[in-house]
Amino acid sequence: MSTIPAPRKSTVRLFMENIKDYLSRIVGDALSEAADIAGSDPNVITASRPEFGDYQANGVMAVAGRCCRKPRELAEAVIAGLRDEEDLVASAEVAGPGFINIKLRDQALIARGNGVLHDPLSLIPPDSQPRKIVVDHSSPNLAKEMHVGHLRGTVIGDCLSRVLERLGHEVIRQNHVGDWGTQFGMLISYMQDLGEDSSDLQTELEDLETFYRAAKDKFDSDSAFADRARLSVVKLQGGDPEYLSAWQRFIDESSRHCQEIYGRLDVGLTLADLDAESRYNDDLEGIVRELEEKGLLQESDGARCVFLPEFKGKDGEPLPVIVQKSDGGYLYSTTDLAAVRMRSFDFKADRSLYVVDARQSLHFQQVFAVAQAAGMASAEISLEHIAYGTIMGKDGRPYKTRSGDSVKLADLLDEAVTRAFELVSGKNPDLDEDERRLIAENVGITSVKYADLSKNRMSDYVFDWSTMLSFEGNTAPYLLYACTRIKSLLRKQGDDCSVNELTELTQPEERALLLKALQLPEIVEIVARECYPNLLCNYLYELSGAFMRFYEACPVLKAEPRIRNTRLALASLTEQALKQGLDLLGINTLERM
RNA sequence: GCGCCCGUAGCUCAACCGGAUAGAGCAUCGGCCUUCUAAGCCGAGGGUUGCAGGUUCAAGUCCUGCCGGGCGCACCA
Repeated sequence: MSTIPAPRKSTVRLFMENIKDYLSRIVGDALSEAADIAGSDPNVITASRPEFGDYQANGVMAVAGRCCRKPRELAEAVIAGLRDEEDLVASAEVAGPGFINIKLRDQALIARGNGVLHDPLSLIPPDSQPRKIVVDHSSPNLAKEMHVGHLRGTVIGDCLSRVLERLGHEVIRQNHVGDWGTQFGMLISYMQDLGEDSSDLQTELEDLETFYRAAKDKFDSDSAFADRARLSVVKLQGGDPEYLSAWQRFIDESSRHCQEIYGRLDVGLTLADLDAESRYNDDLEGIVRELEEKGLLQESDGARCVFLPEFKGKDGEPLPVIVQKSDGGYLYSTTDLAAVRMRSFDFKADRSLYVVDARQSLHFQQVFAVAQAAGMASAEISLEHIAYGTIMGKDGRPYKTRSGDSVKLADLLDEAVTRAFELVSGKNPDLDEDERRLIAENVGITSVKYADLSKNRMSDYVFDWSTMLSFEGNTAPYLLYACTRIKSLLRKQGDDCSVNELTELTQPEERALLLKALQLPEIVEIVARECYPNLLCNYLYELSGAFMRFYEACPVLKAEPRIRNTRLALASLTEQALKQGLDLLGINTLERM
């Protein structure tokens, strides 16, 4: 990273409140006063159209309705009562039925910009109320290889973790992998049949998907094997050392595979974040006992269940949450209750986010409700299912290849990198091959991540190789390309120019870019609260667009010195916003591409 | 049957607790490289936001009812 010289003036200020929060506060105060209603919401948003100014306050009309005032009159009173201690507002005007359109002073924007150049990390100030937050994400089943279905939860959870950490929260990542289900009996027996020390086994474990399928085929076709497999589960869960060690061998192999994928994806999950189902094995009996002691447990058809009035099944019958099967086995819900308890009382988390497929929303509603009813979660903890939609095929069904198997995540990434290498080799043949390979690895993988992160997480989306691996338009390469253009400028600026300070704005493209760059913290705040990474993607795409337009319209290196300095400073400010924003998405910038 | 989610341009998606004339990308057509990386920029066409009501100064957004799609609903995770 290039070091950024501090501005010469000693008057640099740092701003701990972003522009939107600042305006919300001063307009809100003025509105509350003018309407004599404490805590009135000014509803300040960025202007919906440029001719309205930079920001607009939409809240006056609603408040006017409540206090029986004419909206435009009230808006005038609000403007008259503004106490703008930062001197940020150039003009505030009433428009239409009672909007307040706000235009900001160039010099105030410049002051904020220089503050960021002086201390780049001040661009995203920490949250004033740091919390402890669990982010449960990725959570693959270790019996099989990771497939495209695991992409969303992995990258969305990683992004949210990064955003929350950046805001100063203590984030506890948890990877709730499936490692304890009945399938593991089958896999253990299959391993034993191959001979645990044989080289065959080692080779077969190289490809978990094939291994799983082979075991499954045997399970389906060989009833003696199936019996042994079922026995293996019992032995395993009963703690038989021989079975445990076979199981451990498999889990290690599978975890290693996951870590490989995480490494390629540049996802922060480590083995230390593993929160496997098996971890809770010894707690499950206690969970059931506790439910019984609290009088919440009922027996139904031999299974032990919790019935809550708010859940109804088919025909309006009460719907149970089964915590223990009639054969004595425990279930997903039981494990999740144990996990809630740990997160709430051992970790003492303020929020616990579950980044999990939307199809499990009923399950989480039930687990959260039972946990609250049974006191397994404190009253304060916020339990949130961060649901995401399914990746669909062209046929509108959940994505599968023709053979019926899901596409391996590793294969998708390989394909992305291959295509990126072809592209970079075509675009920039002068770079040596090693660098082209590094660029391709970055571009290919980040394109896949970005393609997912940039979509609203609630929607199902159709998987399509060409959009997933597109390198034009609203894609990771567009953002990376903006960065390389900036870096190229900064490389070429030479040593003669060490001043890194904004002085005056002469072109509208400069102003638009500066304002946009300063808005990063506003978006980060929303993402932390609402957990929608696509908002950050949209913002970064707009920021890059603002830079591209600036780049086309405003020559930098050839401009006269004063303007050149400001434009270079603007470029490095933009670089900071892009770099820091991309870092929150888990994307590293490139020097050239 | 009940519940959750979704329905926006030919395709894939946006639209910040309801805000002014619904925005991008891809695809199509047309312009811009002897000047800082053309993975770029500028422009054109393309919409009754599934349908019908309702609430509101204001509805893609909230409410009701239909239509269409996805998912879930007792011992899998």
